[in-house]
Amino acid sequence: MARSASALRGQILEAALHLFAARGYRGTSLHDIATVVGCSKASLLYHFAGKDAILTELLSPAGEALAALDAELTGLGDERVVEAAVTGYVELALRFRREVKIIFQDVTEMICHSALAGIPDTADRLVTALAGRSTDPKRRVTAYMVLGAVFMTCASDVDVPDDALRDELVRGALRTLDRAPRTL
Amino acid sequence: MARSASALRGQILEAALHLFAARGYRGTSLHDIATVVGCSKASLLYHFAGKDAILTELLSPAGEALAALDAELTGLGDERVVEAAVTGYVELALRFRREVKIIFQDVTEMICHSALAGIPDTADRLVTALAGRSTDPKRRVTAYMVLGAVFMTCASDVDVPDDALRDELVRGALRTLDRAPRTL
DNA sequence: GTCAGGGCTGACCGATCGGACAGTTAAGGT
DNA sequence: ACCTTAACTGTCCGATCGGTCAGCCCTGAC
Repeated sequence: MARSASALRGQILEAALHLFAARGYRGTSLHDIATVVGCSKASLLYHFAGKDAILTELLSPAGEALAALDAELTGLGDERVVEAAVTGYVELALRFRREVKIIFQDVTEMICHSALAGIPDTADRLVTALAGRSTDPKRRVTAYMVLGAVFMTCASDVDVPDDALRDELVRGALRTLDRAPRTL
Repeated sequence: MARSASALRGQILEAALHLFAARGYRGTSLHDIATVVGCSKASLLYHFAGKDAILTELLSPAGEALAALDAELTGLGDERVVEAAVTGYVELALRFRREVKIIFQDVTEMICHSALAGIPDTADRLVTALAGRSTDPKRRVTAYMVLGAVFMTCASDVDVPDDALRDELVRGALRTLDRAPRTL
């Protein structure tokens, strides 16, 4: 029952967005998307070149916005650039929050799945500890920030000796939590 | 040619550790591991109950160390707990850096693969901008921290209104970078 | 009416993957 | 020499997934 001018396309994108954010890209099959939309798998591949194409179309706006921010930053002086980068990056991450979740979903799944099942609870208690057991949402946010900051830095390939890295991570984390003298 | 008392077990774990960290858990097949080790796929399944079991055995030490830190923190007062949580968490993340990379690999792959291929470069320039275009490794570390902090916080499910969240993220990021906001 | 074409589908395909299993080899105790 | 047992493997299997293809159905132009 041919629907009006590919209204299905939009439904596919919306369903894929939700499923990718909930189960990750790899964890979502074309069959899953088709089931949610209520069409056949072949129909997805009629509207999109492939699974890749769906993801690409979903993430493209975020990618373009990031590129725009990048271009904007190149024209700024060394001093103003930091503040602009921070506000711009935060704004982008918030605006494309669902896209960020898609990218992060595999990590979430991995943490919940593997080894000791208690990790999510443990991580939650760690956040609580980092927040000084405060119930203030703001302090909880900064606690999450520290969690992600250390995690991503260790996952990256910064060529800094471990001792210096540990020192800098602790200092940076304490600054983030507003628990340290701010002189460098 | 039965090797001495399952020396193969250790080789399997080592090969899996490297492959998982390089291509991710899902991106590595039992066949890949067997090829690197130089044995058959069936041999892996003789020593381990399944692919899951290999991952579990690799991540267990990290999980146990995290649980130990958690237990250690519960005995501390609200004031001392923050510093202890920070130093303990940083220490753990550094000690189990390869394990962290395994968990993060899927994200890295996703970022590199998807939508605009230019994202890795753009992200690198963003780090440079956040570091105030300084070549100081320390500032580059803090820039990575901000990248991860905002990213993970946005991926998490903190129930804070977007406006408050944006404000707190910007403030926290500037503190991390040791660039306390001048106004507000 | 009929013809064309976009929208859509069921059925099928090849590849890949994790896993099961019977059988083989080598070592060590008796 | 014989037997037991651990270590290891070749081969097969079922499931899943992304993707292809011939063809059906509905609509609108003529």
